[in-house]
Amino acid sequence: MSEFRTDRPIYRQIVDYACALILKGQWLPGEKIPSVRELAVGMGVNSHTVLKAFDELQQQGLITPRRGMGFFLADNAPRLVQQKNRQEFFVDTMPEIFSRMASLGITIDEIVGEYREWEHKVKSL
Amino acid sequence: MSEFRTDRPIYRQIVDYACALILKGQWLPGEKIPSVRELAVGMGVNSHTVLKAFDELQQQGLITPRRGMGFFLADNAPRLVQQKNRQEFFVDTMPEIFSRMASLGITIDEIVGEYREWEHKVKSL
Amino acid sequence: MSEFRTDRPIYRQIVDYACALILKGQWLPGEKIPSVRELAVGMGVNSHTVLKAFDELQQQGLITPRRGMGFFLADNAPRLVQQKNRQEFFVDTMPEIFSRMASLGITIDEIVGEYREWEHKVKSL
Amino acid sequence: MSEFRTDRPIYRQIVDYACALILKGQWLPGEKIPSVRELAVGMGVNSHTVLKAFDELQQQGLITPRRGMGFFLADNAPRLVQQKNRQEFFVDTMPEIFSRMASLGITIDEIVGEYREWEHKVKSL
DNA sequence: GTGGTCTAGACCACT
DNA sequence: GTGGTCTAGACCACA
Repeated sequence: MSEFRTDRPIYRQIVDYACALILKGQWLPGEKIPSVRELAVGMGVNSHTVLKAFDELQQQGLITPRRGMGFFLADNAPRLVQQKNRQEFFVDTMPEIFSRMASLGITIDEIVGEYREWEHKVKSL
Repeated sequence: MSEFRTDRPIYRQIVDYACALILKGQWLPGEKIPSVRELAVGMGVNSHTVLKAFDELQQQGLITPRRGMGFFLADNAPRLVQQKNRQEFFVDTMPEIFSRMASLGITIDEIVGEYREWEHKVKSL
Repeated sequence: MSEFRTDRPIYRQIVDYACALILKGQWLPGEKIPSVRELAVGMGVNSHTVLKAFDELQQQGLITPRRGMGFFLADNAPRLVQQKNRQEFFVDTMPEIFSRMASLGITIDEIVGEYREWEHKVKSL
Repeated sequence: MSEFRTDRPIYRQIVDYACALILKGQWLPGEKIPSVRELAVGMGVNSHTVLKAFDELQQQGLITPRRGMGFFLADNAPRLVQQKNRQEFFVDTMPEIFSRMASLGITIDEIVGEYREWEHKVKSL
C-alpha cells in the first residue's frame, strides 16, 4: 500500500516494477511468476490492477499464461525488456533531458559531475 | 486550438509556457501580464483552463492578482522559476535517469556521446 | 441548498466544514472520505465546487487522492488542522484584535467580562 | 501601491484607514480632508477607488462634500466611528472569536496572557 | 464507481 | 474591462 506515486497509473508502475525484476534476474525466463492474487496482496492493490499490468506485459510478449498454472516469463523476456527500455531511453527520454539542460543553461560536464557523485553515493550503500 | 499535447493537462502546459516566457523576459517582473480572457482566446482555450494555470502560478508565488486590474508578475519571478526548475532537474529527474542507466547498463560516456550528437543536430538547424 | 453563507465562497466553507469534521474525528486518518459526487449532491452543490475545496485540502496535505478509489485522509490530518488553526488564531487574528482594542480604547478586562457573559449564554442553551 | 491585502476590497481598506485616521485625530472634525486625487496618488491607487471609499464614508455621515472645495470631516465623526466600531467589535467580532476559542480549546486566560505579551511588545517599540 | 480535465455560459464585485 | 465563483454537462483514464 502506497509505495506508489499518485502521478502515474498504478498498473503502469507495476509494469515498470516487473520489468525491473526481469532485468535484475529475479524473475527467470521460462519460469512461473507469482500469481496475480499473491502479488495483489503483497502490494496492497486490487487484483484488477495487477491483471491490467499483466495484460500489458503479455501484450509486449514478456509473459504467457498457461491454463490453470499462472503466468510464465518468456524466454527472451530479459532481452526484450532491455531492448525496449534502451530504445525508449535514447529516443524519448534523453532528447527531452537535453532540451531541458539547454533551457536551464546546464552543461554536459555538470551532468557528468552529478553522475560521479551519484555513483559514489550509491556504491557506498 | 491544439498547439497542445494530449498527454498532459492543458493547464499544466500553460504553466510551463508561462515559466518559459518569464525566463525569456517576455513577461517582466512587477508588470501586468495579459488578462485571462485575452490569453484564453489567444490559445483557443476556455478561460477556466487559463485561470487554473494561473492559480498554480499564484500558489508558487510567481504572480499576484489585483482585483479588477489583472495579474502582475512577482518581482523575483524569474529567479524563482530558474531556481525551481534547476532543483526539480537535479533532485528529481536526474537521479531517476541515473537509476535507469544503471539498470540498462548504460555508461555516462554513452550519454556524453549522445549529447554531442544531439548538440550537433540542434546547431545545424 | 444554502446551508451556506453568501459572504464567503462556498468552496472555502466546505474546506472549513471538512476541517471541523476532521477535528471532531468524524473523518478518520488513513480512511476513505466520502466521494466528491456524494458530497456534492448531499450539499446541493456542483461537484466542481467540492473538488475545488478538495484541491485546497490536498494542497494542505490533509487528503490524498487514489485514482478510481477516492480521497483518503492523511494520517496526521487532525494534528495538522489543529496546528494550522491555532497558528492562524494567534499569529493572524489575535494581534489584529488587540490593535482594534487599542484604537477603540477597549481594555482586556472588558473582553474577559464579555467572555464570561458569552460563556454563560452558551452554557444555558 | 501594495500596502493592500488581496483578500479585501481596496476601497474598504481605504475606509478602514480613514476611520483609523479619524480615531487617531489626524483628520480633525470640521476640517478639510485631503483631496481624492491627492490620496489616490499617495496610495498608488485609482481615483475611482478612493471615490468609492468616500461614497461610503459620506453615506455613514462621516464626511460631507462642499462644492469645489473638497470633502470635510463631520463634527461628530470621531464619536460616530468610535460608536460604530465598538458595536461591530462586540456584536460581530468577539462572539466569533469566542467560538473559535472554544473549538480550539483556548481559554480566556491564554488570551489575557497573549494580550500582556502583545502590550509589552507594542510599548517597547 | 472514482477523480480529473475541459467547455460553455452565467453572474458577481472590483477598478 | 478585470479576476473569481458557480453551474451544468461532457468525456477520459483508472480501479
